Amino acid sequence: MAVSRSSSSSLELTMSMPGFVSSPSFPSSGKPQPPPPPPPRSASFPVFLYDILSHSFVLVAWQVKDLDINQVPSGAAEEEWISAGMEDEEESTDGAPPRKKLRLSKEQSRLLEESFRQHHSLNPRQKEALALQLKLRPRQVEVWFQNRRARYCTLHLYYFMLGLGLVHLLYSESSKEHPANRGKQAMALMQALKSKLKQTEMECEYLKRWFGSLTEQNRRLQREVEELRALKVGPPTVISPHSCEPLPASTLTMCPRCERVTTTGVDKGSTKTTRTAVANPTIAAALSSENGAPALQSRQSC
DNA sequence: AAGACACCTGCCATTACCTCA
DNA sequence: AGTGAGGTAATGGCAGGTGTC
Repeated sequence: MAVSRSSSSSLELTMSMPGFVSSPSFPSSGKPQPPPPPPPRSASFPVFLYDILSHSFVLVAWQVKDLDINQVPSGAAEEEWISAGMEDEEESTDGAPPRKKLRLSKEQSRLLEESFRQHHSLNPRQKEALALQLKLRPRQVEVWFQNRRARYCTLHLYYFMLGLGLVHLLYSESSKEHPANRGKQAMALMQALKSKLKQTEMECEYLKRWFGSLTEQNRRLQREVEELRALKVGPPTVISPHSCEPLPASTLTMCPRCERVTTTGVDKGSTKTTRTAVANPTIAAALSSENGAPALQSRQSC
């Protein structure tokens, strides 16, 4: 992001942000383009902030509608949503098929939002399962998450701009001239920021609980592994490739994500990784479920 | 060990469809 | 009924990571 003074009373702001969807889009030709339109007026958008942004900042793009970051479409239109999914795939016979616009049902949206709250990206297994549950194609679920991530980033940019607006408000010349207005406007901005803070706190609380349950599960699985080692019931004996001796069980560690057993510290610190089958169904199930870990991608390696 | 290749996935910019005022 | 704006599902291209040969 770059902020530069273009005149004595205005700032020019350019900003690039991952996932930020520019709309309307500008042609990439070299010709100078007219300035982009100011942010839209909406019920949830403070008018004074609109004025601040309109007059003081030139935004690269703006596409924000509501403060609620996990907003589900509501109102009369919601009732009219039609369900369309895998059964809505007929193609016209003449040339290219007409591009049909899927409208997700209320229930589909709800489940997708719920899933998004748990994790912002899906591994292939989760995607398949969700698609099956929603009667959609996996690709549609994938696209929904991509678009949702973009909206999520856009909304966070909005909150960032709110904060920026507050700073500008407090230090701008015009607000110094009208301190009474400044107070009111600052209160409204603070209200919006407090609402965001509250939501962030709730998200934090949720993540804490999730982390706690994962820690507990990890502890339980480690206990189980220890018990299995103690019992020595048909453990897969790992032979050292160098000494041809069985490796002691205590030198084995298993990565819960990639299901690899790593042996360490035996052959003068060498490390060898072996993919193994998981015999214990409980452990196998626990490992395979991955517990919906957010932002962990299946192609990541350890 | 290094490089070429295929495959998968996410991101981005954009398009196209749909709804609503 | 026509129209423009806004929302969003969908598309296509690109880049990066990974596995295989």
